Amino acid sequence: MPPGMETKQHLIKTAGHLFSCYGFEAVSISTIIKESNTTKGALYHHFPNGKEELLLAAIQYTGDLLLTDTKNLLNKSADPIEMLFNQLNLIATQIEQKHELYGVPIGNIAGEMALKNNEIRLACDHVFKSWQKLVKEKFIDYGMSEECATNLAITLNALFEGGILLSVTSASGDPLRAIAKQIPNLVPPKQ
Amino acid sequence: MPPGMETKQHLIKTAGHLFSCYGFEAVSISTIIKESNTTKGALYHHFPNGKEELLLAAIQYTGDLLLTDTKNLLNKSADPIEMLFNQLNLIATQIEQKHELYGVPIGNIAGEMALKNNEIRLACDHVFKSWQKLVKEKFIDYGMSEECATNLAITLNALFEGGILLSVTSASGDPLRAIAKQIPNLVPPKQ
DNA sequence: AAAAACAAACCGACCGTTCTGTTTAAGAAA
DNA sequence: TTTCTTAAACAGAACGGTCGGTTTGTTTTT
Repeated sequence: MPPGMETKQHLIKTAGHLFSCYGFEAVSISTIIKESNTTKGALYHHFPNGKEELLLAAIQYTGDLLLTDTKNLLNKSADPIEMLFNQLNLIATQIEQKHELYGVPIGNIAGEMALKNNEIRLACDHVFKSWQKLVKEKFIDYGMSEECATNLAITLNALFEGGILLSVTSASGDPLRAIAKQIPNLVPPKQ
Repeated sequence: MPPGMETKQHLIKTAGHLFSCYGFEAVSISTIIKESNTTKGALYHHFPNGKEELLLAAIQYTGDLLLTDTKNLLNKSADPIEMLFNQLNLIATQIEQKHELYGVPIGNIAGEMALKNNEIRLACDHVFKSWQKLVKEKFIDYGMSEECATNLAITLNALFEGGILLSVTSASGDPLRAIAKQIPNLVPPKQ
């Protein structure tokens, strides 16, 4: 890695974590540089457009992680529904154990920023749509019609985002587990 | 209404609208008093604990509106699934027309505040759980088992919240409409 | 007159950003 | 190898502005 790039990467990781946990407005530049052991000089050197440019980088980084992870899990698993079922239960226990989200959610940021900043909105939208595309193609491989697979992918995306929200709000993994139980009903049984 | 109470109500409505659109941290006291044509004196007279107390009142007010509305619609409609289907499509067009949310969503606030403020988290949780209870009881009336109805209500709650998030992020009602189409699949056909 | 409701000036703290100065690394010239 | 040059990579003080909150004063109502 070129010199200085690990500083940049470290800033992106730290900011991404803070942003997705506490929101964009709630996290100050001072907090970011304190948490990442850097300085304002370094931050504004790598991100001349400041906080917003850093958020954009963090969304793309977090999105890439999520998509790579999802792709691997979908390829590894024989049944996509089983894989998504397991993922929901995994996130459920993660929320209970850590009392905070790790890596996954750009949902909070999307909700906070979509109406305020179109560039950020589009970046979040791209992550959501990419995730949906992955899942949709897997269901098409499974013999589902294109229209059904599209609707199902969107619905599953909403279930994940909504489920995480309910679980965080109730400080319990139970909502996510209840949702996981409902997932098989969404898919016509394969013969 | 006692004198001064309409000032208080107006503050709650305005703040609630601003908070759910832009988030808690993003809305300043100055903005709230400007938008509601009041003053800081009036605000801190009615809400001595400031911004946070105002948010709490706004959550309860918005929640009450949502619950009353949902209760009426559920009682009016013969089929709860049909009613929820219609609601999703209604929100879809609302998002497309106004480019902003109206009244409905405490979802954004819940996501932003759940990890930061336990009192706010509990207030949001209470709204979610109350909505779920309404829907659940309607499904039990329809002959569904308690366990099924509970899981279904949670799932529907997640679908609404997640669907609104996806629609706002994509600036389109399509995600919500796709989800609406999937809803009938969640319920075993009634004989 | 007394109490409630409101208005406006004001406060220290913190915000995101800019600025200037220093360090570090790397390549060219000798 | 040594020295000189240059630009990137930082460091951190300082800035104007706004924040949430308080205080003080003025109406209005009872």
